[in-house]
Amino acid sequence: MVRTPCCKEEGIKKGAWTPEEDQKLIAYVQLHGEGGWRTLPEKAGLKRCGKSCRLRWANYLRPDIKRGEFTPEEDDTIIKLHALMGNKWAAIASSLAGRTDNDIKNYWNTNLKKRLKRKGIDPITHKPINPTGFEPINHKLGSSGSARLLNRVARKYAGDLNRELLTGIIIGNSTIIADGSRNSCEVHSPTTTLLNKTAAISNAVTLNMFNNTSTSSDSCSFSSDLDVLFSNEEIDNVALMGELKSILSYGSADAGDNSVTDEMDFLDYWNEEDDLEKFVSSLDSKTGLFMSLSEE
DNA sequence: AAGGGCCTCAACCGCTATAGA
DNA sequence: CTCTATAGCGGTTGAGGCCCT
Repeated sequence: MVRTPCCKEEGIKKGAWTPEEDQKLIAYVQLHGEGGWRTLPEKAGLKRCGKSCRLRWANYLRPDIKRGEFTPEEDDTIIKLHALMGNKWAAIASSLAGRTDNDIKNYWNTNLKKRLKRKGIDPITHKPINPTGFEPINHKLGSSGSARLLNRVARKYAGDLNRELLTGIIIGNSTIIADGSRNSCEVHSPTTTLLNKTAAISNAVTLNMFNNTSTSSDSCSFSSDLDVLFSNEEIDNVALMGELKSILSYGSADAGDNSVTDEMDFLDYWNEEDDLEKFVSSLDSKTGLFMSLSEE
């Protein structure tokens, strides 16, 4: 069944309001008050549907409407209330004097949502965006060690990191072929193996940092870390580091070279240690190795 | 200067909630 | 209780302006 329209279609004007129409509406509401929207257009001499009049008044003509930029305080309020209530624009608007639900909805969709995303916060859940799509678990140990590991990996092989390649591996693409125009890199290794190994190294360095106050772990000495912690493991250090290098880098820049290049997608995106922490935390939770090793 | 793409925001649409007969 | 009219809400659209090439 076709829904009956709120007003007759013939002769009803749509689209942007003219100043003359606004004046007619303002004059009528000032004289008779709000309400009676269905009959208002005819009485006010407007060729508009009542619903359109109500919306025009509520979102634009009402005298108490606040115009202009949203203040940082208003931003905070909207974000906090959205976290609590979700897309309940009218409810949110009721807490912001002079702002309409439409204003807030538009402002959210065009500004605040993007701002949160840029900060790595999911605008729907208001939680940090997890790049692997897996929920992080609580660690007995913080993942700052893992973050430091990745920072050092980044610096060690920093010439030219490729976020897409790395992300593809983390989220489960088994084979990713990088841009052939710049030191292409093809990864064939099973994803789970890479994840396990990467997480194991994270653990190794984290545990090493907790147990060792020397500065050796800050000097990019992965091989010695691995020798100490994985001497009895079936891990080939050279092959492992080669894989890591494949994952994280196109190039073969000098160790410690942090110079920023146009191609440093990975560092552009993951340039904050917090981001790296989130990433490694997710990685740890996906493999489950962090907990099992740290509990030993 | 032109035109294509992107962004903003006013307005519309479709639906639900509510009031009152 | 049911039906109808009206109000209100949230999602979506599209005109117009801006920016970039």
